[in-house]
Amino acid sequence: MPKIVNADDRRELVADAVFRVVRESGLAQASLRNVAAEAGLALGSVRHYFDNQAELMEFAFRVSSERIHLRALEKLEVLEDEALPADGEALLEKCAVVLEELLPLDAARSADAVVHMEFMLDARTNTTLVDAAQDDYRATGAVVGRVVMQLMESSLAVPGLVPVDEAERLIGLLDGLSLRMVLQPAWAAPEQGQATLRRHLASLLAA
Amino acid sequence: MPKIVNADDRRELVADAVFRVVRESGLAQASLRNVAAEAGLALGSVRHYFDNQAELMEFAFRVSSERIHLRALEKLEVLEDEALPADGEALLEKCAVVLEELLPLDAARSADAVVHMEFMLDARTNTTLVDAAQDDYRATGAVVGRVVMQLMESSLAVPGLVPVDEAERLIGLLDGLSLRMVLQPAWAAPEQGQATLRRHLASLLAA
DNA sequence: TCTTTTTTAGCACAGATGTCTCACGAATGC
DNA sequence: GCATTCGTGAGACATCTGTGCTAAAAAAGA
Repeated sequence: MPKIVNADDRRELVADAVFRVVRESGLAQASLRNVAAEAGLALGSVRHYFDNQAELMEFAFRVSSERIHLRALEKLEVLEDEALPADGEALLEKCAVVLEELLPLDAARSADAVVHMEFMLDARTNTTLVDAAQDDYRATGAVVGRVVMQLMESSLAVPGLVPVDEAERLIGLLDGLSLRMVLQPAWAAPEQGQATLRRHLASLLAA
Repeated sequence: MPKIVNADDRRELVADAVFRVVRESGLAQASLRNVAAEAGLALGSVRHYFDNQAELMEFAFRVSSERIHLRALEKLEVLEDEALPADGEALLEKCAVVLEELLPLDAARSADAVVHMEFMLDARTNTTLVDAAQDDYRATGAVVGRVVMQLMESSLAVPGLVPVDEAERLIGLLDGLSLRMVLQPAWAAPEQGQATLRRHLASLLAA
């Protein structure tokens, strides 16, 4: 039989090349040739693992989305498994740790956030990406929703808050912060975004 | 002398064609040929008014940005000129009206927001757009900052709030809401965004 | 009417892109 | 050793892009 190359590994390797190109030069530059060169492969090799460019892009999008949400889900399970802290500051800290996985706070998360943003915007007019975008929306909604639930279940939350409404507001804030930090890193530093998130969470808890 | 065509009008007409193409098919499809076809002009005509594609794009970006901020500034001056309402609800309403100009609440504002978003993201890797993006950032920062000032100057605001911090949080929320409403209009309806904004403003005012 | 200058239109070139096809290479099982 | 099968690479084609250059058309002044 022929040469053995783990196809799944190869596909992820190509996806990583897509990420680097998008991060450096934007999604518009993520042509098959540029991606192949970045991956150190020939054009024919890339096309051997992906029939279309569309298939490659959707795959890369899904990998990027999963990478972000899996990270957040890991932290989330820690939060949900342990007993809820009775202390407000401790609860805030635990929730912030989960949500911070969605923000571009370091190089790795920033790279993911950039790629994520470009794909989401592209999915608006690229019909081959709409399904992946829907799944992404559901995933972030689930993560943020579960964090809000933890906040609300504690007796520390400001009374009268509506969970769905606060989830909506929190998702908006996270998306906006992420966007600003990605587009204007000089004006929106990581510590600033981190602080803004925590201030917002603090405003949801009764003093 | 020759045929009279107001050059500035023509440039804005072409810019409008850019907006329609971007709105329908994304910035990547805004080639000179597509834009010319959308404007009902020949390729050579478009190139007569813009030397480069880069020049056309920067012009369109600036027109889009100005259009949004001028609308908000109009409402803002009304707010600043009149006496501050002593009533919390009235103050909230006046501030909301200004900030709502930055959200895609109707077809016109949605079109502007889409174009704005695409250009901002493109400016990350397109060096010919970074200056325009900087100016845009300053403009929104000024509008939101002045609204926050109005809120803080009233005696109705929650004590202890830091204006700069609240402006940062508010800008983040606005950007995030805008992004969500643009990308997922089915899940983020105008009334919802409007309500979320007002809820946030309400949380800044003491009950 | 003729001239001048703007506006419009078109052709042509080099470069890039997605896709198709085919040939070479390499590793595994017989 | 050899054939089979996957992996790799390269060439070619049609299409689209920005841009440079040239020529026609149109309108206003003389």
